[in-house]
Amino acid sequence: MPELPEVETVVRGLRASLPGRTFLDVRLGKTDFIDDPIALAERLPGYRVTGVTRLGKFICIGLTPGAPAAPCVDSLYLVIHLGMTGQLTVRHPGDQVAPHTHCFFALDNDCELRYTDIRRFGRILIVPQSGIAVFQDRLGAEPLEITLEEFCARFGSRRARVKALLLDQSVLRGVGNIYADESLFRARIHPARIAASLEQPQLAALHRAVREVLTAAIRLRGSSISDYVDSDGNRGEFQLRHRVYQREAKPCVRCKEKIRRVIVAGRSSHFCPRCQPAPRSGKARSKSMQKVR
DNA sequence: AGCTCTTCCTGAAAGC
DNA sequence: TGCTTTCAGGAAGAGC
Repeated sequence: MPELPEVETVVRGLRASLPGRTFLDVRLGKTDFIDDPIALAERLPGYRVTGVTRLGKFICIGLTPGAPAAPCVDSLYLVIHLGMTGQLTVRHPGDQVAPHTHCFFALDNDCELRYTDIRRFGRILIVPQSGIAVFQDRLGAEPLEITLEEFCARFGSRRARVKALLLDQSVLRGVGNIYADESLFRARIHPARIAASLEQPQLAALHRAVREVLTAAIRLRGSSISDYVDSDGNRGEFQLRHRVYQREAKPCVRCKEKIRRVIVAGRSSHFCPRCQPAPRSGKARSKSMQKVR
C-alpha cells in the first residue's frame, strides 16, 4: 500500500515526464472517489504542469493556465491520494489498459497519465492555489524534515498509543502501517506504549528510526506488497527488507523470538515480544500495587 | 482526549 | 469443485 516512500517514488517518476506538459483531455470511468468529477473534466484541459510535489501521502501536480492565458484564471493543484491500491502511471494511448483504470489524462506529447485503483480508496481533488495552505495545515509534520524537538513536542505530551500517533496524519504526514511497525521495531518500542510514557532516549530513537526507515525505503523505491507500482509500472523492493511487517510467527532478525501480530489502534501491528517489551497495563499495575500492599 | 465501531471497495484466501 | 464468508486497510465520521 502506498505510504510516503511509495508516493515519493511515484512523484520522482512523474517529475521526469510531466513538467511542461499540457493536459488536453480528461476521460473518466467510475468517479465516486473524485471530489468533483465534473469540475475535474471541465477545468483541467488547457492547464500546463509546473511541477510535481508530495505532501505526506498526497501527490500534488502544480498547474498553471496554458499559453494563451485566459484572464483571471487561477493556478491550481491536481491532488491525488493513492489510498490502498491506487496507481498513477504514464502510458501511451495505445498501451493495454489495466482493469480498474478510472481516469485518463491526455497530454500534449502523445502520452497519457492514467489512474488505476482496484478498491477506489484513493481520492482525487482540485485545490486552488489559494487553498493549498489550508490543505497543508490540516496535515502534520513532514517525517523527513521534523526536528527532534518538534517530534518530542508532538509525541511526548500525548496519552495515545504511539502506534496510533504514528498513523495519525495530523501528527506526522506520510507514515502508514508498514513503516510504523518497521520504525517501532528499530526503535525497540512496543506499538501499544502510551507516547507520553516514553523516555527521552526512546523518543530520540523513534525519531531517528522513522527517518532511517523511510530513507532506506525510498532508496529501494518503496514496498510492493500487493498492488503498488511506480509511475513506470515497476514494483519496489523494500518489502524484501521488512523485519516485522507481515512476518508473523517468523523469527526476529535480532533475537530469533517469534514475531507476533496484535491489533493496536484498529490496525494489525507486528512486533518482536522480546525486543519490544509490552507496556504494563493499568490493570496489571493496580493489581501488583495491591499485592505489594 | 482518545478509544472502538462502521463505512467505503475488491480480490485473495479460508471455510464448508 | 464451487459456493459463501472473512479479512485487509487509509481516512473520516459517529458515539461513548
